[in-house]
Amino acid sequence: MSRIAGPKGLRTAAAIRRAGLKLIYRHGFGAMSLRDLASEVGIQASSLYNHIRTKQDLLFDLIREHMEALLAQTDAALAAAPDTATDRLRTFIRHHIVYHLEKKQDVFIANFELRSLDAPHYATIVAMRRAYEGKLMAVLDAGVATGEFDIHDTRITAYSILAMLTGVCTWYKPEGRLSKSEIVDLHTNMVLHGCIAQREHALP
Amino acid sequence: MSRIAGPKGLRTAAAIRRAGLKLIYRHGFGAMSLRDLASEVGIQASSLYNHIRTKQDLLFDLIREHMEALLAQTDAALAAAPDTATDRLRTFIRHHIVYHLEKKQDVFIANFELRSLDAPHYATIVAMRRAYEGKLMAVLDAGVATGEFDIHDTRITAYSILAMLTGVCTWYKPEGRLSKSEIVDLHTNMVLHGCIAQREHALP
Amino acid sequence: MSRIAGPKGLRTAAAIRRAGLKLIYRHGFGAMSLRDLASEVGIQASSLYNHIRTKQDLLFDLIREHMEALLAQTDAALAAAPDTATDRLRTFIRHHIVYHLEKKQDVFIANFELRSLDAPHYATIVAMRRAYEGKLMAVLDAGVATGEFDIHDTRITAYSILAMLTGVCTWYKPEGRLSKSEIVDLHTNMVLHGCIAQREHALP
Amino acid sequence: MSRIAGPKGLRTAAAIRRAGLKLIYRHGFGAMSLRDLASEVGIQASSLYNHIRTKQDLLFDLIREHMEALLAQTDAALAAAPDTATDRLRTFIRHHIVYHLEKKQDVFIANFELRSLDAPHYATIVAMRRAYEGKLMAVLDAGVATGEFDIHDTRITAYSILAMLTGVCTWYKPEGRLSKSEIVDLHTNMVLHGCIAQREHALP
DNA sequence: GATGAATGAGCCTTCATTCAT
DNA sequence: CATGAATGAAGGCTCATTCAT
Repeated sequence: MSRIAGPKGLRTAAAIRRAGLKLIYRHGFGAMSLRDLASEVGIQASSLYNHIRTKQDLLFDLIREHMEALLAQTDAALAAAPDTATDRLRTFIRHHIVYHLEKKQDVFIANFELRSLDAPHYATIVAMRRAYEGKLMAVLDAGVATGEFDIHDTRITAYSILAMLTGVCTWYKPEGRLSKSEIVDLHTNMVLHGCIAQREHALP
Repeated sequence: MSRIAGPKGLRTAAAIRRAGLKLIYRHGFGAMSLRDLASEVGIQASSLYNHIRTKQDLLFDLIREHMEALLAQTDAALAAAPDTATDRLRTFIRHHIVYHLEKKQDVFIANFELRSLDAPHYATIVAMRRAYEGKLMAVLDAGVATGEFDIHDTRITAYSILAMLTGVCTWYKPEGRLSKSEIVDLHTNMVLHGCIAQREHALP
Repeated sequence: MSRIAGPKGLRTAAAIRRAGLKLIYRHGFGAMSLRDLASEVGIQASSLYNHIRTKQDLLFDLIREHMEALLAQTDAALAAAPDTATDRLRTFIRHHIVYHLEKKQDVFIANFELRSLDAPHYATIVAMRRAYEGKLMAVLDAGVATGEFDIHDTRITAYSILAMLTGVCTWYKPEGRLSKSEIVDLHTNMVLHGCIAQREHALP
Repeated sequence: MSRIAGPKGLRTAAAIRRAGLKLIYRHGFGAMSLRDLASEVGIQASSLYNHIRTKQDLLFDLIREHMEALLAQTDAALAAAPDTATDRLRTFIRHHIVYHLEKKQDVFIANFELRSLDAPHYATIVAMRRAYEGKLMAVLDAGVATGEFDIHDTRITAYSILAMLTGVCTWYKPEGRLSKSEIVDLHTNMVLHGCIAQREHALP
């Protein structure tokens, strides 16, 4: 992150973050050398240090900013959502998928490069991740309370839903058979059928 | 795979693979140095080369062997399964979760270190993974054909199911609240409710 | 030396020299980075270059100014001294110790960082040092000429005396057992006993 | 230091130490790059690490070994010395000068690169240095006890004597005017006259 | 089969210095 | 005067790999 940020520095700092996302996503944090990063940006490796404190700090900043944006936008989406738990869950699913598909790189990095963070940074991010999981759990709990949902274990169910939804990033390609909207519908369907009160229609 | 297999060599080779799984799982392939690996085994780094051809080959071997075992055991499980698609899906889910929880390290590595493979190795593993996905798709397709399942897109649904089931590895802890069997039931429930013919009970 | 001397610049230039002495003394010339120096002064590293031409020049200036002051003050002290060689030697010793204890940092740097100077700067300083040694040798020679001293080799004796006197800087601490004045007396005693005509009292 | 020391490794390790002494003496520890050192030895920089753990450790080892040798040889010399304090002081002086002139590089490094050591290493060496000073102080104290010496402050006097004697390294050149033996005599003279009971011949 | 020693490429980072603003 | 940004060289150190013994 630029330390003070003159007019030119801001542009370079932004370019570094953009290139960082791209290269870490493509090769992994460990395999991205700062020389590669610098040359992608069009500067010398040593010049990076006018904008970042350390390679590790760059990674942390990228992940942290992603998590902050995710949390804020999720709050915004849920704030605008209707009141029934079912509709709030629909909103969460749509927002999660759309956001994750738009920020594929950020998401991938935030998930798979966690272990490249040192202990304190790791703890910070894990806390934010817990907060995000908490938002989904709150929706599920509310649905259970109103009787809309029939869920044996909210936490595990939340984990499973998130794993499934985030898994989309793994195979989604913009030019693929399904539109984003179809993907959202498909997953909404699966999740809701897995959550809504199931007593009425037992499995064979 | 060990190149030479004297009486002592076999034990060393096995120790290397065991230590490799452990260290790659813990620190990542890129972050595991051959010195670390050797010292975990109790030999010198140079001695590793009596058992592996290169670091890259070790990774490939570990992943390939895991995939081979997974494919073979899945076939075996399905071969012993009843005939209805619903029951075959139940079998697949149970086997997937149980196997994945028992081989957490192998699974993690096979999923997250794919990008550390070079092009030809990568292609080989991806093909095996496609074959595994194919087995689940076959079950789903069969269920659609018999009218047991109502699935809009078999491939996407298969991906989503696998993402969800594999996600268990991320948070499962043996000492956790839920037993393996409960976890299997919970996921079987969710998946089946998401797949079985849904026309009869529309979502609200 | 400051190149440009605006009203504010003089203060900054002085601060740089002061901070330079402190940091070079503490960490050595090679280990003092210009960033450290600048931050001690409270400016940016690039701003240093409004006051110094190069890091090397700063070192040279610091040492040269120290040597100039030492030479000038020694001359002044000896000019005010009585005529006998013994008394002039007493004066030299007192002045050397007092000056060196007051300018510990300068002295240390001038002695131990000589090798950090490039060839021409090195030669200049060595010449000044020779001049200083010459002043002590002149005193000793005079004493030999008058018969006050019995010295086998004036140059070596001068070197040894200087080494001993300057060594005080190594261990002196203001809060130590001995006052400056006691230290001066102690060394005056040792040196004079080593120099005054010794024929009269042979060693056992 | 070689870690295990095969037949070839021992030679390389010794060559590294020799080259290290030479280059640190000539350019200073900070200014000696490991690449320089390696190329002086005739190997690659990375190969150094088969013999040293760290640049800092090399410095420490060189200094420690020097101090150990100095302490041991001083003990040996004093053990063979006659009983009177005067003669023991003579022995100490001769041994100190001869040893220091023969190991000019070691001595210089042990004196001027102390500050390049990190805290624990520094403490270790300073303790050894204190032990060495203690040996001279013991001789002086003994002489005071027998009435041979008249010394106001043994510790300060010891420091001053050591500073003077060690100073010889600064200017001594094998091809110079004075032989080692003459230098020893000259300093023995100066020191003894500074120490022996002085009441009998007050200074003018 | 194991190892000590060597290699060369590469790593992240720091440095003194420059220059447009 | 001061500064933010850039530079290129160099720094200590680690790495996967090789090979004679």
